[in-house]
Amino acid sequence: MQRVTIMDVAARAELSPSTVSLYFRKPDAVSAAASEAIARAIEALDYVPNLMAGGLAAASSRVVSIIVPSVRNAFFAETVTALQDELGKQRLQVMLSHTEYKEHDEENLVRTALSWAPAAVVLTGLSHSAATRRLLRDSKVPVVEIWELGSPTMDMAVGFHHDQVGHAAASHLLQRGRKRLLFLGARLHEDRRAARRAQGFVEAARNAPDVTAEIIQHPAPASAEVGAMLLGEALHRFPNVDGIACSNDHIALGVIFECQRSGVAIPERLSVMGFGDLSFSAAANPSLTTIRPPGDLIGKEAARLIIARLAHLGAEPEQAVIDTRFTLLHRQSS
Amino acid sequence: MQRVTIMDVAARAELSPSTVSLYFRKPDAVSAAASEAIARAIEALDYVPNLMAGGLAAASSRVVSIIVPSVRNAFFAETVTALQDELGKQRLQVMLSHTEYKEHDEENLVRTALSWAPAAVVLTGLSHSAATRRLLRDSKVPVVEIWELGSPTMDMAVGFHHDQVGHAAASHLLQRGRKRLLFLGARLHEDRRAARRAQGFVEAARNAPDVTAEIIQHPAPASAEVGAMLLGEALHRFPNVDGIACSNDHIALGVIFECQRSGVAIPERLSVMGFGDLSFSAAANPSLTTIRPPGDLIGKEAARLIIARLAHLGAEPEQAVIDTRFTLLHRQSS
DNA sequence: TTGAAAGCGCTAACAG
DNA sequence: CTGTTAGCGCTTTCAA
Repeated sequence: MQRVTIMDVAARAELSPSTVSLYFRKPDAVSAAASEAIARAIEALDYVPNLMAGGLAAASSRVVSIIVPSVRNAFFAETVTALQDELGKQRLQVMLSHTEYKEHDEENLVRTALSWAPAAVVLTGLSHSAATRRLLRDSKVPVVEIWELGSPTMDMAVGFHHDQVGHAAASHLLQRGRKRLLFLGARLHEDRRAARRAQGFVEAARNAPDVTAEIIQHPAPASAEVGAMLLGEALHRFPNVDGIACSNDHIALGVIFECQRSGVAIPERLSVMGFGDLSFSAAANPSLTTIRPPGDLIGKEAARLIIARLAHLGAEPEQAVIDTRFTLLHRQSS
Repeated sequence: MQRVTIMDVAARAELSPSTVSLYFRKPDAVSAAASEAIARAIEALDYVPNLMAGGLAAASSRVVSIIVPSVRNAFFAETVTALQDELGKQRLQVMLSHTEYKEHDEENLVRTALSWAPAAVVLTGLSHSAATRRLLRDSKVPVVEIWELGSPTMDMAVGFHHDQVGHAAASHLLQRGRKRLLFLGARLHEDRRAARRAQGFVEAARNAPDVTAEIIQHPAPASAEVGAMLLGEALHRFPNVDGIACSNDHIALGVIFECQRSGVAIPERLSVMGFGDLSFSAAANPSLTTIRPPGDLIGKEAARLIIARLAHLGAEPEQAVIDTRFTLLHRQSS
């Protein structure tokens, strides 16, 4: 596969391989004349460095391993994109894996990830098996946990508190004068962050006087169809419901469609809100009140932490925890 | 980073390193007794193989590099997920990159990908720069082009013909008795596959008697908001329009919402169809007629081709081209 | 600023 | 089925 090596480049530039190596790693430490000769040789030979050889010799690669529940989830897709963009600027490569919400698989994925002696590992959420923690601790690789804040943190963390999202949703509905509240959730048993939002919602609601709050859930992944079904169940079981928060915008969209079909007026009779601010939410009819998690920012900040850590590898690692917060977008549906 | 090596494992199992190596690469070629001893040693030492060393020695890694326009796009997310699942079963790792529809970046991404001596490279679409083609040809790495069929193919390809999608959409609307057709598209200048769908649509429509067909487009990425805007423009410029095909379901969703707001009856006055069968399409009100591209299947087939090629590395490489087709889902909106 | 030398941890003939 | 022996292509002291 690899034909041209650093030796070939060195020979053509009439320099030693170590100088060429230095040219790649610390360009400033090489004289202008040498740099130019090397650049010319690379060009002429169409040299492609072998990063595996480099990683092996350096005992560490420029790979950042990212493990998310699913890329099909728009939230994580956004974060992965941002991470990739920011890390790419530093010539760091992303190696992606997904657990499909099977936390049990994470350990194997981490083990494989470590086989590449990654420069850093990015994990979603805070709940990881003891073995996973040990593996990562022993490897001494920088770790960033994303999309969830709380305790305990392994190393660095970037995200927000999901119970606060639940609180914010409940507060908003209460403020709109709603008293019979429902949280509609999908796959709450697997999606711990959604479950925490649900919990936070119910807690906050029940602290208010004369307010009831319940959770209705469905085991399937979130989708508009599940949302429509959940609304049906909600109306059946709690005919007086006047405020609904959904575990995400897909569910909320299904609720909107189902309300249209059943003639339930939003927001007059029922206030609806979602989570995610997905691409359709602002354009919906009525437009959807929702809470926007800063998926992009999470990726950017995680990348920043990694890059900073890599820059001060010798120094005392600082255990950064970044709360990115979230934003409530009040629109027509409430 | 890496402490425990294959030598440590060998020592503890009282075998030679090469036997341990064999144990990983060809488990069947190792005796049961040896296997057990090795397994025990691995367990006891918590051994994590160094894949870079392995890749260097073998002159090829178990990395498959995938380059897509964007993971935020549900289509590619689905394919990437399937690829990852299938490749993972063979202990092949996915290294993901995105071009954000800047074809110009692809060459650099391919160059970097090749630095890892990947087992295969997966590219989206068929249009690649001459330099990219040369790089890949010289590297002799298996290449799979996905999500588009046509000519020319570099090596292997899995996808479908996007002009056929356009044809199918036009035929469907014509069959429903529609005569004043419009294709609403987003970012057609960057998304070549959407552009080909638009072309196919117009071509097929104009072949029918008494039928008109036009394309209206917007430079921004596809979203429901863009869809709503495009419908406004469509109604303004072509008040008689009775059939609309959209470059994807996001656009179509925006069209549905905007029609609700403007009191345009779907499908009575206007037939609407999309492309993608996204998660909300079946639950929409009215439910959305759409064309479903087999994103998952594309990933699975691409993985299958890669695995097959890897299994017969010596043999004459067969230039597989797989047409996955697509499915028209007739629902209420038409 | 550049070069020589010694591996990094593993695979891959080949021999036994 | 197992062991011996050379590297894979690069980085990294250490000297010059």
